[in-house]
Amino acid sequence: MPDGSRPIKTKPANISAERLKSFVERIEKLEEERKAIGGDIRDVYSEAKGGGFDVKVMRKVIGLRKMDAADRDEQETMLDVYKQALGMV
Amino acid sequence: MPDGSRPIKTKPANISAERLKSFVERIEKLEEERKAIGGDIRDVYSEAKGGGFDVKVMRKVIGLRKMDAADRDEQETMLDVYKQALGMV
Amino acid sequence: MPDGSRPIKTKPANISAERLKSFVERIEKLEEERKAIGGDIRDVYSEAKGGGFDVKVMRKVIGLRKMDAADRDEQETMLDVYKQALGMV
Amino acid sequence: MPDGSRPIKTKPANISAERLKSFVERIEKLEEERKAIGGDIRDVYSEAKGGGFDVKVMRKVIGLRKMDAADRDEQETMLDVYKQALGMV
DNA sequence: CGGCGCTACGTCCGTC
DNA sequence: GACGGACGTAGCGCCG
Repeated sequence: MPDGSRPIKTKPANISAERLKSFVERIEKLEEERKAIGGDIRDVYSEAKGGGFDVKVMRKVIGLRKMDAADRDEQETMLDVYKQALGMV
Repeated sequence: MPDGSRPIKTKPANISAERLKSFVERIEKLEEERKAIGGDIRDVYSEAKGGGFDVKVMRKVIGLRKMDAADRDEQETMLDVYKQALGMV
Repeated sequence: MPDGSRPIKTKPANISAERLKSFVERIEKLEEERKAIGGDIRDVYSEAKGGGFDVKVMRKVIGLRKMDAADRDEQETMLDVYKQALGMV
Repeated sequence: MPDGSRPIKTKPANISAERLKSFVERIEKLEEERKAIGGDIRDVYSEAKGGGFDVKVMRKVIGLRKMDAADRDEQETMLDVYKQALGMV
């Protein structure tokens, strides 16, 4: 391979480094935001607790509401599965 | 039972229910936002993957950037010690 | 630090190496067993499939049975939580 | 019910139900065993932790033992490349 | 190879 | 402040 071709190769590498850096930074920024929201959630629980509510029960209730939604989804997918199994495309 | 007592008792209960509902909804809203950001993060990883980057390695690097240098050394040292103890030269 | 103290330190290290090795080997053995059971499970599915059963539906059904059990547990813990919340220790 | 007609139709269905039930139960039993072993593994880790070992590092070492040397080098090389690209000398 | 279900890991919370 | 418990999220192996 002739010498002249090397620089041609190094540039894509730099570009990749640039792009990698860009991806990583975008992700890190998003993770920060997500973490911040976690802090907000904690604050709301604290506020509720200060207002005399039982945090444990609140968590449980919120969890239940999620599970109910999940159950509904599950039922739908089950329906699909059974329909498929019965050839009701 | 005198007239005055009932309202005094029922009203605080309603207020509590209102406030509880408010807290729960605020939390659920925040959790949705957090989940959405998780989706964004996944999208960025997908985009990077499409650009030829190795997602697994990216995650590892991002993890390393979160640790400070001391912790990193600590971990590596421990790992070496354990490897030696197990004859994994 | 006087020279004499070093050997005192090296011996526990060796003992630790022994113990570490022991722990690691126990874990690896257990993981092998677990993996083997995974193979058995796969075999049963294969057998069922050979007998004309729909594996996907079977998995779904088994998953459902797990969820039902989980729901039952959840209800019990909810009951406990509410009892606690209401001071019905 | 007369002996002749009904059993011819009901019996195969019952047999299938029987067999399906059998398969499902075998699988569920195996899954229980697998889960139990998972518990045993956790116990060993706990015991090791109680003996002063670092569980996280232990997991890492056990993971490394699962990979062969080539894979290990591969991963480390990739990691170095990405670290360099991000200026994490 | 892409989805999915399970497992494992990190995090947060209450406890001692 | 170390510990265990609960929860959500990420990684992994299986399947189609």
